[in-house]
Amino acid sequence: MSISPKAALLEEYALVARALSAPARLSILEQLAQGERGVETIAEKTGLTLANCSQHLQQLRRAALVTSRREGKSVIYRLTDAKTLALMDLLRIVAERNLAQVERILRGLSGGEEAPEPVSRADLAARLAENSVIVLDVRPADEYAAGHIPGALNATLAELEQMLVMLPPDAEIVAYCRGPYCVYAHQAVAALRKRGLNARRLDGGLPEWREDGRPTLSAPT
Amino acid sequence: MSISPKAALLEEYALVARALSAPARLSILEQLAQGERGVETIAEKTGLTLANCSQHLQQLRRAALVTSRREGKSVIYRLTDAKTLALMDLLRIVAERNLAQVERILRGLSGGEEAPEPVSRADLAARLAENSVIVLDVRPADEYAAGHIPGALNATLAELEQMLVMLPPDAEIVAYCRGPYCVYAHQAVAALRKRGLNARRLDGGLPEWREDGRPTLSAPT
DNA sequence: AGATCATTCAAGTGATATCTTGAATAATAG
DNA sequence: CTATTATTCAAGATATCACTTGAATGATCT
Repeated sequence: MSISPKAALLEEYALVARALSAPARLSILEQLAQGERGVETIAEKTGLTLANCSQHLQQLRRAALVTSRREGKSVIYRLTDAKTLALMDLLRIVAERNLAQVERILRGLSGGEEAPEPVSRADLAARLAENSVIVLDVRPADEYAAGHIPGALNATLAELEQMLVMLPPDAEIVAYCRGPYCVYAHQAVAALRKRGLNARRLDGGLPEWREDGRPTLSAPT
Repeated sequence: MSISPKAALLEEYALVARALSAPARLSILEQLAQGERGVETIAEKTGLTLANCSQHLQQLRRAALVTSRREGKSVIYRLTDAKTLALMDLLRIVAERNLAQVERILRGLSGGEEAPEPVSRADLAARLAENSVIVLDVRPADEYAAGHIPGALNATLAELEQMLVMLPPDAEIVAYCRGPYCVYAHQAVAALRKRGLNARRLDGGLPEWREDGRPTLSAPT
Protein backbone atom coordinates (compact mmCIF):
# COMPACT_ATOMS: atom_id res chain seq x y z
CA MET A 1 0.00 0.00 0.00
CA SER A 2 2.76 2.41 0.88
CA ILE A 3 5.25 1.87 -1.89
CA SER A 4 7.16 4.88 -3.09
CA PRO A 5 5.82 6.86 -6.04
CA LYS A 6 8.99 6.04 -7.90
CA ALA A 7 8.46 2.31 -7.53
CA ALA A 8 4.83 2.75 -8.50
CA LEU A 9 5.85 4.53 -11.70
CA LEU A 10 8.38 1.89 -12.64
CA GLU A 11 5.74 -0.74 -12.01
CA GLU A 12 3.46 0.97 -14.53
CA TYR A 13 6.17 1.24 -17.16
CA ALA A 14 7.02 -2.39 -16.58
CA LEU A 15 3.37 -3.28 -17.10
CA VAL A 16 3.56 -1.97 -20.65
CA ALA A 17 6.75 -3.91 -21.33
CA ARG A 18 5.26 -7.04 -19.80
CA ALA A 19 2.35 -6.80 -22.20
CA LEU A 20 4.86 -7.02 -25.04
CA SER A 21 6.78 -9.88 -23.48
CA ALA A 22 4.72 -12.83 -24.75
CA PRO A 23 5.06 -14.05 -28.34
CA ALA A 24 1.32 -14.69 -28.46
CA ARG A 25 0.59 -11.05 -27.74
CA LEU A 26 3.10 -9.80 -30.29
CA SER A 27 1.34 -12.02 -32.78
CA ILE A 28 -1.99 -10.44 -31.85
CA LEU A 29 -0.54 -6.97 -32.21
CA GLU A 30 0.78 -7.83 -35.63
CA GLN A 31 -2.73 -8.83 -36.64
CA LEU A 32 -4.17 -5.64 -35.25
CA ALA A 33 -1.58 -3.65 -37.16
CA GLN A 34 -3.38 -4.83 -40.30
CA GLY A 35 -6.54 -3.15 -39.09
CA GLU A 36 -9.16 -3.52 -36.39
CA ARG A 37 -10.45 -7.01 -35.77
CA GLY A 38 -13.00 -8.94 -33.74
CA VAL A 39 -11.87 -11.40 -31.12
CA GLU A 40 -12.73 -14.50 -33.08
CA THR A 41 -10.86 -13.35 -36.18
CA ILE A 42 -7.78 -12.65 -34.12
CA ALA A 43 -8.01 -16.02 -32.42
CA GLU A 44 -8.22 -17.81 -35.77
CA LYS A 45 -5.38 -15.90 -37.36
CA THR A 46 -3.06 -16.38 -34.43
CA GLY A 47 -4.03 -19.95 -33.69
CA LEU A 48 -4.98 -19.18 -30.11
CA THR A 49 -8.06 -20.55 -28.44
CA LEU A 50 -10.82 -18.04 -28.03
CA ALA A 51 -10.66 -17.74 -24.26
CA ASN A 52 -6.89 -17.51 -24.30
CA CYS A 53 -6.96 -14.85 -26.98
CA SER A 54 -9.52 -12.85 -25.05
CA GLN A 55 -7.32 -12.90 -21.99
CA HIS A 56 -4.29 -11.75 -23.94
CA LEU A 57 -6.34 -8.94 -25.44
CA GLN A 58 -7.33 -7.80 -22.02
CA GLN A 59 -3.73 -7.65 -20.92
CA LEU A 60 -2.93 -5.55 -23.94
CA ARG A 61 -5.82 -3.29 -23.07
CA ARG A 62 -4.68 -2.95 -19.48
CA ALA A 63 -1.34 -1.77 -20.83
CA ALA A 64 -3.19 0.67 -23.08
CA LEU A 65 -1.60 -0.78 -26.20
CA VAL A 66 -4.99 -1.60 -27.69
CA THR A 67 -8.50 -0.26 -27.22
CA SER A 68 -11.83 -1.91 -27.87
CA ARG A 69 -15.34 -0.95 -28.71
CA ARG A 70 -18.56 -2.89 -28.90
CA GLU A 71 -20.30 -3.30 -32.21
CA GLY A 72 -23.49 -5.28 -31.86
CA LYS A 73 -22.58 -8.65 -30.46
CA SER A 74 -18.93 -8.29 -31.25
CA VAL A 75 -16.08 -6.51 -29.56
CA ILE A 76 -13.70 -4.88 -31.98
CA TYR A 77 -10.10 -4.34 -30.92
CA ARG A 78 -7.54 -2.05 -32.46
CA LEU A 79 -4.16 -0.50 -31.74
CA THR A 80 -4.52 2.52 -29.49
CA ASP A 81 -2.35 4.71 -31.71
CA ALA A 82 0.78 4.76 -33.81
CA LYS A 83 2.91 4.67 -30.67
CA THR A 84 2.07 1.01 -30.24
CA LEU A 85 3.41 0.32 -33.70
CA ALA A 86 6.49 2.41 -32.94
CA LEU A 87 7.12 0.40 -29.80
CA MET A 88 6.90 -2.90 -31.67
CA ASP A 89 9.20 -1.54 -34.33
CA LEU A 90 11.84 -0.40 -31.89
CA LEU A 91 11.67 -3.75 -30.12
CA ARG A 92 12.35 -5.48 -33.41
CA ILE A 93 15.16 -3.11 -34.37
CA VAL A 94 16.97 -3.66 -31.08
CA ALA A 95 16.55 -7.40 -31.41
CA GLU A 96 17.73 -7.51 -35.01
CA ARG A 97 20.69 -5.24 -34.52
CA ASN A 98 22.03 -6.87 -31.42
CA LEU A 99 20.82 -10.44 -31.06
CA ALA A 100 22.87 -12.99 -32.93
CA GLN A 101 20.03 -15.47 -32.65
CA VAL A 102 17.72 -13.25 -34.70
CA GLU A 103 20.26 -12.93 -37.47
CA ARG A 104 20.57 -16.69 -37.59
CA ILE A 105 16.82 -17.12 -37.94
CA LEU A 106 16.56 -14.48 -40.65
CA ARG A 107 19.43 -16.06 -42.53
CA GLY A 108 17.65 -19.39 -42.31
CA LEU A 109 14.61 -17.82 -43.91
CA SER A 110 16.59 -16.73 -46.93
CA GLY A 111 17.92 -20.25 -47.40
CA GLY A 112 21.41 -19.27 -46.35
CA GLU A 113 21.75 -16.78 -49.18
CA GLU A 114 22.58 -13.20 -48.46
CA ALA A 115 19.28 -11.32 -48.72
CA PRO A 116 19.36 -8.07 -50.70
CA GLU A 117 18.59 -4.76 -49.05
CA PRO A 118 14.87 -4.09 -48.80
CA VAL A 119 13.29 -1.50 -51.07
CA SER A 120 12.19 1.67 -49.29
CA ARG A 121 8.54 2.60 -49.42
CA ALA A 122 9.34 5.90 -51.15
CA ASP A 123 11.28 4.01 -53.82
CA LEU A 124 8.46 1.60 -54.38
CA ALA A 125 5.96 4.43 -54.70
CA ALA A 126 8.15 6.07 -57.36
CA ARG A 127 8.64 2.81 -59.24
CA LEU A 128 4.92 2.11 -59.09
CA ALA A 129 4.17 5.50 -60.64
CA GLU A 130 6.32 4.65 -63.66
CA ASN A 131 5.05 1.07 -63.74
CA SER A 132 8.52 -0.43 -63.71
CA VAL A 133 8.00 -3.02 -61.00
CA ILE A 134 5.75 -5.94 -60.07
CA VAL A 135 4.41 -5.81 -56.52
CA LEU A 136 3.56 -9.06 -54.77
CA ASP A 137 1.31 -9.20 -51.73
CA VAL A 138 2.22 -12.41 -49.88
CA ARG A 139 -0.65 -12.47 -47.40
CA PRO A 140 -3.77 -14.61 -47.11
CA ALA A 141 -6.47 -13.67 -49.60
CA ASP A 142 -8.80 -12.19 -46.99
CA GLU A 143 -6.19 -9.75 -45.77
CA TYR A 144 -5.37 -8.80 -49.33
CA ALA A 145 -9.06 -8.20 -49.91
CA ALA A 146 -9.29 -5.96 -46.86
CA GLY A 147 -6.66 -3.64 -48.28
CA HIS A 148 -3.48 -3.78 -50.34
CA ILE A 149 -1.03 -1.66 -52.26
CA PRO A 150 -2.73 -0.59 -55.51
CA GLY A 151 -1.58 -2.76 -58.38
CA ALA A 152 -0.23 -5.53 -56.18
CA LEU A 153 -0.74 -9.15 -57.14
CA ASN A 154 -1.80 -11.52 -54.40
CA ALA A 155 -0.29 -14.96 -53.89
CA THR A 156 0.32 -17.03 -50.81
CA LEU A 157 3.60 -18.85 -50.54
CA ALA A 158 1.94 -22.06 -51.69
CA GLU A 159 0.53 -20.40 -54.77
CA LEU A 160 3.81 -18.81 -55.73
CA GLU A 161 4.84 -21.88 -57.74
CA GLN A 162 2.02 -21.46 -60.20
CA MET A 163 2.51 -17.76 -60.33
CA LEU A 164 6.11 -18.11 -61.39
CA VAL A 165 5.31 -18.89 -65.01
CA MET A 166 3.26 -15.73 -65.31
CA LEU A 167 6.08 -13.49 -64.26
CA PRO A 168 8.39 -12.12 -66.93
CA PRO A 169 11.80 -13.55 -66.09
CA ASP A 170 13.54 -10.17 -66.19
CA ALA A 171 10.94 -8.30 -64.16
CA GLU A 172 11.84 -6.62 -60.93
CA ILE A 173 9.64 -7.93 -58.14
CA VAL A 174 8.97 -6.36 -54.75
CA ALA A 175 7.25 -8.53 -52.16
CA TYR A 176 5.59 -7.40 -48.96
CA CYS A 177 3.43 -8.93 -46.25
CA ARG A 178 2.03 -7.93 -42.88
CA GLY A 179 5.01 -5.99 -41.75
CA PRO A 180 8.40 -6.41 -40.17
CA TYR A 181 7.18 -9.13 -37.83
CA CYS A 182 5.98 -11.24 -40.71
CA VAL A 183 8.21 -13.73 -42.48
CA TYR A 184 6.13 -14.34 -45.61
CA ALA A 185 7.91 -11.73 -47.69
CA HIS A 186 11.31 -13.03 -46.59
CA GLN A 187 10.34 -16.51 -47.67
CA ALA A 188 8.78 -15.39 -50.92
CA VAL A 189 11.87 -13.41 -51.88
CA ALA A 190 14.08 -16.39 -51.07
CA ALA A 191 11.89 -18.69 -53.20
CA LEU A 192 11.85 -16.28 -56.13
CA ARG A 193 15.56 -15.62 -56.04
CA LYS A 194 16.23 -19.32 -55.98
CA ARG A 195 14.48 -19.40 -59.35
CA GLY A 196 16.76 -16.67 -60.60
CA LEU A 197 14.19 -13.91 -60.41
CA ASN A 198 15.09 -10.41 -59.36
CA ALA A 199 13.05 -10.13 -56.18
CA ARG A 200 13.43 -7.89 -53.17
CA ARG A 201 11.51 -7.21 -50.01
CA LEU A 202 9.66 -4.01 -49.21
CA ASP A 203 10.86 -2.26 -46.09
CA GLY A 204 7.94 -2.71 -43.71
CA GLY A 205 4.56 -4.11 -44.63
CA LEU A 206 1.09 -2.83 -45.27
CA PRO A 207 0.66 -1.14 -41.85
CA GLU A 208 3.81 0.90 -42.37
CA TRP A 209 2.78 1.76 -45.91
CA ARG A 210 -0.54 2.97 -44.60
CA GLU A 211 1.11 4.80 -41.73
CA ASP A 212 3.09 6.75 -44.32
CA GLY A 213 -0.20 8.03 -45.68
CA ARG A 214 0.13 6.11 -48.94
CA PRO A 215 -2.96 4.82 -50.74
CA THR A 216 -4.35 1.32 -50.39
CA LEU A 217 -7.05 -0.45 -52.30
CA SER A 218 -9.63 -2.85 -50.98
CA ALA A 219 -10.91 -5.51 -53.32
CA PRO A 220 -14.60 -5.48 -54.11
CA THR A 221 -16.27 -8.27 -52.19
CA MET B 1 12.86 -28.32 -31.27
CA SER B 2 11.12 -27.73 -34.56
CA ILE B 3 9.22 -24.55 -33.93
CA SER B 4 8.51 -22.33 -36.89
CA PRO B 5 10.94 -19.53 -37.71
CA LYS B 6 8.11 -17.08 -37.18
CA ALA B 7 7.53 -18.26 -33.62
CA ALA B 8 11.26 -18.22 -33.01
CA LEU B 9 11.47 -14.60 -34.13
CA LEU B 10 8.58 -13.52 -31.96
CA GLU B 11 10.22 -15.31 -29.06
CA GLU B 12 13.35 -13.22 -29.55
CA TYR B 13 11.44 -9.95 -29.75
CA ALA B 14 9.52 -10.95 -26.64
CA LEU B 15 12.84 -11.59 -24.89
CA VAL B 16 13.77 -7.94 -25.29
CA ALA B 17 10.40 -6.81 -23.95
CA ARG B 18 10.63 -9.25 -21.06
CA ALA B 19 13.95 -7.71 -20.07
CA LEU B 20 12.14 -4.40 -19.69
CA SER B 21 9.24 -5.91 -17.79
CA ALA B 22 10.64 -5.84 -14.25
CA PRO B 23 10.78 -2.59 -12.28
CA ALA B 24 14.14 -3.59 -10.83
CA ARG B 25 15.65 -3.78 -14.30
CA LEU B 26 14.18 -0.46 -15.38
CA SER B 27 15.77 1.01 -12.30
CA ILE B 28 19.11 -0.47 -13.30
CA LEU B 29 18.75 0.91 -16.81
CA GLU B 30 18.02 4.35 -15.43
CA GLN B 31 21.27 4.18 -13.48
CA LEU B 32 23.18 3.06 -16.55
CA ALA B 33 21.68 5.94 -18.49
CA GLN B 34 23.74 8.21 -16.22
CA GLY B 35 26.88 6.53 -17.44
CA GLU B 36 28.68 3.20 -17.20
CA ARG B 37 28.84 1.61 -13.80
CA GLY B 38 30.30 -1.36 -11.94
CA VAL B 39 28.00 -4.00 -10.52
CA GLU B 40 28.43 -2.98 -6.92
CA THR B 41 27.61 0.67 -7.60
CA ILE B 42 24.46 -0.31 -9.44
CA ALA B 43 23.42 -2.62 -6.63
CA GLU B 44 23.85 0.13 -4.06
CA LYS B 45 22.04 2.78 -6.05
CA THR B 46 19.11 0.53 -6.83
CA GLY B 47 18.92 -1.11 -3.43
CA LEU B 48 19.24 -4.61 -4.87
CA THR B 49 21.42 -7.28 -3.34
CA LEU B 50 24.60 -7.92 -5.25
CA ALA B 51 23.71 -11.38 -6.51
CA ASN B 52 20.23 -10.30 -7.53
CA CYS B 53 21.58 -7.27 -9.33
CA SER B 54 24.11 -9.38 -11.17
CA GLN B 55 21.37 -11.68 -12.35
CA HIS B 56 19.24 -8.82 -13.60
CA LEU B 57 22.23 -7.40 -15.43
CA GLN B 58 22.74 -10.69 -17.16
CA GLN B 59 19.16 -10.73 -18.33
CA LEU B 60 19.61 -7.25 -19.72
CA ARG B 61 22.74 -8.43 -21.46
CA ARG B 62 20.97 -11.44 -22.93
CA ALA B 63 18.44 -9.03 -24.39
CA ALA B 64 21.32 -6.95 -25.77
CA LEU B 65 20.12 -3.86 -23.95
CA VAL B 66 23.41 -3.51 -22.09
CA THR B 67 26.96 -4.67 -22.72
CA SER B 68 29.79 -5.25 -20.32
CA ARG B 69 33.54 -5.21 -20.26
CA ARG B 70 36.08 -6.26 -17.71
CA GLU B 71 38.31 -3.68 -16.10
CA GLY B 72 40.68 -5.24 -13.65
CA LYS B 73 38.66 -6.99 -11.02
CA SER B 74 35.48 -5.17 -11.90
CA VAL B 75 32.92 -5.65 -14.62
CA ILE B 76 31.63 -2.41 -16.07
CA TYR B 77 28.16 -2.37 -17.61
CA ARG B 78 26.70 0.22 -19.92
CA LEU B 79 23.78 0.73 -22.28
CA THR B 80 24.47 -0.92 -25.61
CA ASP B 81 23.47 2.16 -27.59
CA ALA B 82 20.98 5.00 -27.78
CA LYS B 83 18.29 2.57 -28.93
CA THR B 84 18.00 1.26 -25.39
CA LEU B 85 17.30 4.76 -24.18
CA ALA B 86 14.80 5.28 -26.99
CA LEU B 87 13.00 2.09 -26.01
CA MET B 88 12.72 3.18 -22.39
CA ASP B 89 11.50 6.55 -23.49
CA LEU B 90 8.80 5.18 -25.75
CA LEU B 91 7.68 2.84 -22.99
CA ARG B 92 7.29 5.80 -20.68
CA ILE B 93 5.48 7.89 -23.26
CA VAL B 94 2.93 5.17 -23.96
CA ALA B 95 2.40 4.67 -20.24
CA GLU B 96 2.04 8.37 -19.50
CA ARG B 97 -0.24 9.11 -22.39
CA ASN B 98 -2.59 6.23 -21.90
CA LEU B 99 -2.49 4.90 -18.36
CA ALA B 100 -4.69 6.77 -15.92
CA GLN B 101 -2.74 5.28 -13.04
CA VAL B 102 0.45 7.02 -14.16
CA GLU B 103 -1.23 10.38 -14.31
CA ARG B 104 -2.50 9.90 -10.79
CA ILE B 105 0.99 9.12 -9.51
CA LEU B 106 2.53 12.09 -11.28
CA ARG B 107 -0.18 14.37 -9.94
CA GLY B 108 0.55 13.07 -6.46
CA LEU B 109 4.19 14.04 -6.93
CA SER B 110 3.28 17.64 -7.61
CA GLY B 111 1.19 17.81 -4.46
CA GLY B 112 -2.05 17.97 -6.39
CA GLU B 113 -1.07 21.20 -8.12
CA GLU B 114 -1.03 21.39 -11.87
CA ALA B 115 2.63 21.11 -12.87
CA PRO B 116 3.85 23.60 -15.47
CA GLU B 117 5.09 22.46 -18.85
CA PRO B 118 8.71 21.32 -18.74
CA VAL B 119 11.38 23.51 -20.30
CA SER B 120 12.86 22.13 -23.49
CA ARG B 121 16.57 21.44 -23.56
CA ALA B 122 17.09 23.88 -26.42
CA ASP B 123 15.36 26.58 -24.40
CA LEU B 124 17.47 25.91 -21.37
CA ALA B 125 20.65 26.05 -23.44
CA ALA B 126 19.63 29.46 -24.79
CA ARG B 127 18.71 30.77 -21.36
CA LEU B 128 21.97 29.46 -19.93
CA ALA B 129 23.93 31.33 -22.57
CA GLU B 130 22.35 34.62 -21.49
CA ASN B 131 22.60 33.68 -17.82
CA SER B 132 18.95 34.32 -17.14
CA VAL B 133 18.14 31.15 -15.27
CA ILE B 134 19.24 29.11 -12.28
CA VAL B 135 19.76 25.42 -12.99
CA LEU B 136 19.29 22.95 -10.17
CA ASP B 137 20.69 19.42 -10.29
CA VAL B 138 18.58 17.34 -7.93
CA ARG B 139 20.71 14.19 -7.86
CA PRO B 140 23.00 12.67 -5.25
CA ALA B 141 26.32 14.46 -4.98
CA ASP B 142 28.34 11.63 -6.51
CA GLU B 143 26.28 11.64 -9.67
CA TYR B 144 26.55 15.40 -9.86
CA ALA B 145 30.29 15.06 -9.50
CA ALA B 146 30.45 12.53 -12.32
CA GLY B 147 28.93 15.03 -14.72
CA HIS B 148 26.34 17.80 -14.74
CA ILE B 149 25.04 20.70 -16.81
CA PRO B 150 27.65 23.48 -16.64
CA GLY B 151 26.60 26.11 -14.13
CA ALA B 152 24.10 23.89 -12.34
CA LEU B 153 23.84 23.98 -8.57
CA ASN B 154 23.58 20.66 -6.79
CA ALA B 155 21.13 19.93 -4.01
CA THR B 156 19.32 16.82 -2.93
CA LEU B 157 15.69 17.12 -1.97
CA ALA B 158 16.65 17.15 1.70
CA GLU B 159 19.10 19.99 1.20
CA LEU B 160 16.65 22.09 -0.76
CA GLU B 161 15.31 23.71 2.42
CA GLN B 162 18.62 25.33 3.23
CA MET B 163 19.18 26.26 -0.34
CA LEU B 164 15.94 28.19 -0.51
CA VAL B 165 17.30 31.22 1.28
CA MET B 166 20.14 31.56 -1.17
CA LEU B 167 17.85 31.75 -4.16
CA PRO B 168 16.65 35.15 -5.26
CA PRO B 169 12.87 35.04 -4.86
CA ASP B 170 12.18 36.24 -8.38
CA ALA B 171 14.66 33.97 -10.13
CA GLU B 172 13.55 31.48 -12.70
CA ILE B 173 14.64 28.00 -11.69
CA VAL B 174 14.94 24.91 -13.87
CA ALA B 175 15.38 21.57 -12.09
CA TYR B 176 16.56 18.33 -13.61
CA CYS B 177 17.57 14.89 -12.37
CA ARG B 178 18.40 11.49 -13.84
CA GLY B 179 15.85 11.63 -16.56
CA PRO B 180 12.23 10.95 -17.28
CA TYR B 181 12.15 7.89 -15.02
CA CYS B 182 13.35 9.90 -12.08
CA VAL B 183 10.98 11.73 -9.77
CA TYR B 184 13.45 14.01 -7.98
CA ALA B 185 12.93 16.94 -10.32
CA HIS B 186 9.15 16.59 -10.08
CA GLN B 187 9.37 16.71 -6.32
CA ALA B 188 11.84 19.56 -6.25
CA VAL B 189 9.68 21.69 -8.53
CA ALA B 190 6.64 20.97 -6.39
CA ALA B 191 8.54 21.95 -3.24
CA LEU B 192 9.88 25.16 -4.77
CA ARG B 193 6.54 26.23 -6.18
CA LYS B 194 4.93 25.66 -2.84
CA ARG B 195 7.29 28.35 -1.56
CA GLY B 196 6.15 30.64 -4.32
CA LEU B 197 9.26 30.28 -6.44
CA ASN B 198 9.14 30.18 -10.21
CA ALA B 199 10.41 26.66 -10.83
CA ARG B 200 10.00 24.35 -13.77
CA ARG B 201 11.26 20.97 -14.79
CA LEU B 202 13.70 20.31 -17.60
CA ASP B 203 12.35 18.01 -20.28
CA GLY B 204 14.45 14.88 -19.83
CA GLY B 205 17.44 14.56 -17.55
CA LEU B 206 21.18 14.45 -17.88
CA PRO B 207 21.29 11.41 -20.21
CA GLU B 208 18.98 13.15 -22.68
CA TRP B 209 20.97 16.38 -22.41
CA ARG B 210 24.13 14.47 -23.17
CA GLU B 211 22.42 12.53 -25.95
CA ASP B 212 21.68 15.88 -27.60
CA GLY B 213 25.39 16.49 -27.75
CA ARG B 214 25.30 19.29 -25.21
CA PRO B 215 28.26 19.92 -22.89
CA THR B 216 28.54 18.56 -19.38
CA LEU B 217 31.02 19.30 -16.65
CA SER B 218 32.50 16.92 -14.14
CA ALA B 219 33.47 18.31 -10.77
CA PRO B 220 37.10 18.08 -9.76
CA THR B 221 37.50 15.36 -7.17
C1' DA C 1 51.53 -19.80 -4.91
C1' DG C 2 48.19 -18.06 -1.57
C1' DA C 3 45.13 -14.30 -0.15
C1' DT C 4 41.72 -10.96 -1.45
C1' DC C 5 38.14 -8.72 -3.82
C1' DA C 6 34.40 -8.40 -7.36
C1' DT C 7 31.35 -10.97 -9.72
C1' DT C 8 28.86 -14.99 -11.09
C1' DC C 9 26.74 -19.55 -10.49
C1' DA C 10 23.52 -22.95 -8.36
C1' DA C 11 19.81 -24.49 -5.60
C1' DG C 12 15.58 -23.54 -3.23
C1' DT C 13 11.18 -20.90 -2.22
C1' DG C 14 7.20 -18.18 -2.96
C1' DA C 15 4.84 -15.55 -6.31
C1' DT C 16 3.13 -14.95 -11.26
C1' DA C 17 2.16 -16.19 -15.91
C1' DT C 18 0.24 -19.11 -19.56
C1' DC C 19 -2.95 -22.14 -21.17
C1' DT C 20 -6.99 -25.25 -20.70
C1' DT C 21 -11.70 -26.28 -19.48
C1' DG C 22 -16.26 -25.18 -18.35
C1' DA C 23 -19.45 -21.81 -16.78
C1' DA C 24 -21.25 -16.86 -16.78
C1' DT C 25 -22.46 -12.45 -19.03
C1' DA C 26 -24.15 -9.22 -22.96
C1' DA C 27 -26.35 -8.15 -27.00
C1' DT C 28 -29.31 -9.60 -30.53
C1' DA C 29 -32.88 -12.64 -33.14
C1' DG C 30 -37.01 -15.28 -33.18
C1' DC D 1 -39.24 -14.27 -23.01
C1' DT D 2 -36.13 -17.80 -24.78
C1' DA D 3 -32.51 -19.11 -27.78
C1' DT D 4 -28.28 -17.89 -29.96
C1' DT D 5 -23.92 -15.97 -30.65
C1' DA D 6 -19.73 -13.45 -29.09
C1' DT D 7 -17.04 -12.59 -25.43
C1' DT D 8 -15.49 -12.79 -20.76
C1' DC D 9 -14.80 -14.84 -16.19
C1' DA D 10 -13.11 -18.42 -12.90
C1' DA D 11 -10.53 -22.31 -11.41
C1' DG D 12 -6.77 -25.37 -11.82
C1' DA D 13 -2.20 -27.47 -13.83
C1' DT D 14 2.44 -26.46 -15.27
C1' DA D 15 6.08 -23.57 -16.14
C1' DT D 16 8.74 -19.51 -15.36
C1' DC D 17 10.37 -15.57 -12.63
C1' DA D 18 12.33 -12.86 -8.72
C1' DC D 19 14.77 -13.09 -4.82
C1' DT D 20 17.70 -15.30 -1.13
C1' DT D 21 21.60 -17.92 0.48
C1' DG D 22 25.97 -19.99 0.14
C1' DA D 23 29.50 -21.64 -2.79
C1' DA D 24 32.52 -21.10 -7.05
C1' DT D 25 35.13 -18.51 -10.43
C1' DG D 26 38.47 -14.91 -12.18
C1' DA D 27 41.68 -11.28 -11.79
C1' DT D 28 44.82 -8.91 -9.06
C1' DC D 29 48.25 -8.13 -5.08
C1' DT D 30 51.72 -9.73 -1.76
